[in-house]
Amino acid sequence: METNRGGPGRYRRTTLRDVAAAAGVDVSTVSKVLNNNSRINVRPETRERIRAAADELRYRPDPVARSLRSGRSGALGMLFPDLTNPVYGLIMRGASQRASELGYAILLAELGDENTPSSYERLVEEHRIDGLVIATSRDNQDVIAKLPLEAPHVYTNRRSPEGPSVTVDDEAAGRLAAETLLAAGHTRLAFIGDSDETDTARRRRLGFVRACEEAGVPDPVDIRTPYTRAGGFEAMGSLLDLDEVPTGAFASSLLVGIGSLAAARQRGVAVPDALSLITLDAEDAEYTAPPLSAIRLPLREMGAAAVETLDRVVKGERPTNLVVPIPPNLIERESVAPPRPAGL
Amino acid sequence: METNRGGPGRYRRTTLRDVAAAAGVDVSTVSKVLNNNSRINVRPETRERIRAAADELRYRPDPVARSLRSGRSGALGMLFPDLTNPVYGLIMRGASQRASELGYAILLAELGDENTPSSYERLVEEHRIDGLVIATSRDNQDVIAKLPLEAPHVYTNRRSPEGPSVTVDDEAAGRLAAETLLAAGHTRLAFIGDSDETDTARRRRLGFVRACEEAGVPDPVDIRTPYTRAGGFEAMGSLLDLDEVPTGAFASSLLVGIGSLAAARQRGVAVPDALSLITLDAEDAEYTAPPLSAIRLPLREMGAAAVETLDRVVKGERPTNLVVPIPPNLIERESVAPPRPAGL
DNA sequence: CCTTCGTAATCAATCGTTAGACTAAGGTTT
DNA sequence: AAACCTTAGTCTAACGATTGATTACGAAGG
Repeated sequence: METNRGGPGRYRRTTLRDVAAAAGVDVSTVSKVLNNNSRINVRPETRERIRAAADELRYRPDPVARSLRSGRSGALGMLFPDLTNPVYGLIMRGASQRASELGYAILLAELGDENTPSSYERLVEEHRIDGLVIATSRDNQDVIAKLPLEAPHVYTNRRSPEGPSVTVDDEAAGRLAAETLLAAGHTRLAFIGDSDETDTARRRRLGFVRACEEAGVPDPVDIRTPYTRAGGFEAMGSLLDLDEVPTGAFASSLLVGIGSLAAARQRGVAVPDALSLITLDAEDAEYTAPPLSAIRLPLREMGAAAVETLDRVVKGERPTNLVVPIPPNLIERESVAPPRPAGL
Repeated sequence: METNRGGPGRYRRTTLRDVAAAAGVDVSTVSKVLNNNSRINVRPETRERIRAAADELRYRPDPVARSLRSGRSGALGMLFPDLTNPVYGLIMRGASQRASELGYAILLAELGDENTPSSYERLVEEHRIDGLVIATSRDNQDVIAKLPLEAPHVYTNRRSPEGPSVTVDDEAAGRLAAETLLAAGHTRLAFIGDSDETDTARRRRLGFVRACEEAGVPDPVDIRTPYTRAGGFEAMGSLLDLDEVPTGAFASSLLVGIGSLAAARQRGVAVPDALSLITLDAEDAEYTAPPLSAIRLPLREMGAAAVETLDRVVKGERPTNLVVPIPPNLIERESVAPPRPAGL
């Protein structure tokens, strides 16, 4: 029976005291039993009585009180650059599930533009969180330097010289994209991606270029553009303006893929007949015209691993950089085809 | 100078005690001054001294300690059915910004499938949050009934007989879609949307149907399908199988719009030449083939208003249902055109 | 001269949990 | 039988902020 304690929005909760009274022992005994504290001797029957009482009263320890004592909040912050990017939804999902399993709550923060202060700073300042997962991929967004104090953190979706990171194998993704295009018979390739300031772009580009080298094919055209739909649109425009237009391109983010495809269509360039296009996967890629062949990255797993790693940092370990050991895989759809025979 | 307090992940923070010592007064005095407690008399110069010390030491009250005393956590939960749906990104953004302004942190929860327990229940059970914004739109997801105790909450993106809600004017959106199609000269219309269990679908459908009635045009074909890309794809399939295919359709969610468009293309039905299609807006709609004319809903504002409303519930008010007073507006792109002259 | 009042603060209890110090009862060892 | 362990707990002081109750002091009033 929950009875209201008084003020609005407040409830009477079952406390350790209630359980102690019900079991006829001291609160500290209850605490120790419920926490399996090994430094105390309690008779099995007492233990049982306490457990039963706690169950009966539906006791849930108050994370607030616990935090006050332990100095840890049991919450983790997650910082995203842009909540509307579908990529982050997946990362968020993985992170929030794993966090829940580990007993953490997830506090959300979005990095506003340069000028508006973001809430993550306050989250740290107030010690509302035990650590921060940083999912911004640009090097210049120096999130940590802005913090008034040091907080445990891990980067995800990017590496950083400055702290542990959890990423997927972006290089393999780049490589796989090139190999797919190469296998279809293309030899003049293009890589469309963000500048090297964006760590994911750097690694995807690296993999792509290396695969080209290894195949003994000319260096791919390298088009740099922000990881947005508009960026992809523009990039495809400049790609098609080239004297010798490549026959296969890798749009190294889903958003860029969508933008690129739209630009190709606007220019009347048929995909895949005139140009093969491959991108990164998300459900959207299945519903474009034509459906985009794409490389799926284990983003959910990355989010989960990031939380796991942060948990270890919070606990005082010094984990190293982690690459999620699930390789990117190719989803074949309709945007890759052999190049048109020369002369047609 | 922050010095570590001991355990991993813990910092020495500036406390009220530090400020009190620096200002040469009692902690309680500091607390009262900093909170502008009017029930106490403090000399202006003492007040000043305290303020200066707090500033100097960069004092930030510990929300945890504060929570313990006040019974309020200063955090709000946000429950989403699906983090990867771009719609929620926008709502989230609005909510998180407003929350930050109001001094709340936002705790994230995603409603898993029916079987997996969702973290929001624990958030409430543990009193980690002062209230819950519920952004699930289906009636049968009875989130609140599952809770072990009553928690302040507001629904957003849907109405509920059971608590206050914050929505956009979905009916106006439906109406605007119909009017747009009607204005282009269409008379055989279709509405594609989720079942009436989904509140947004119900209201959008209502607006659409009413506008048709008022225009004296036959009742629109009513196709029911889940608010997903796959749902849209399938719905368009059955629409095109009709004996008399409508010439204008409203796909009443962005995802459905994207799926519908893909299906039309697969069937070789040209948009807008053979079929005019209008949907709800998000950046994606700009990059489809053809770009989709769409109706923009003030989702960010809705998220912000939901948090604002929840804040009032938390403070004990009983706010009524709110419809965000920004009307949906039409973004004209390329998917709506006059119907083909009969006989062609 | 004693009481009362107002000012300017301090004191102390409290929120719920935790962990180290401590104790009471009973049993062993020498 | 005194000294010493063990067992099975209890006591108490935190963690940091808040707030109603209390106090110390000086001035004014009767």
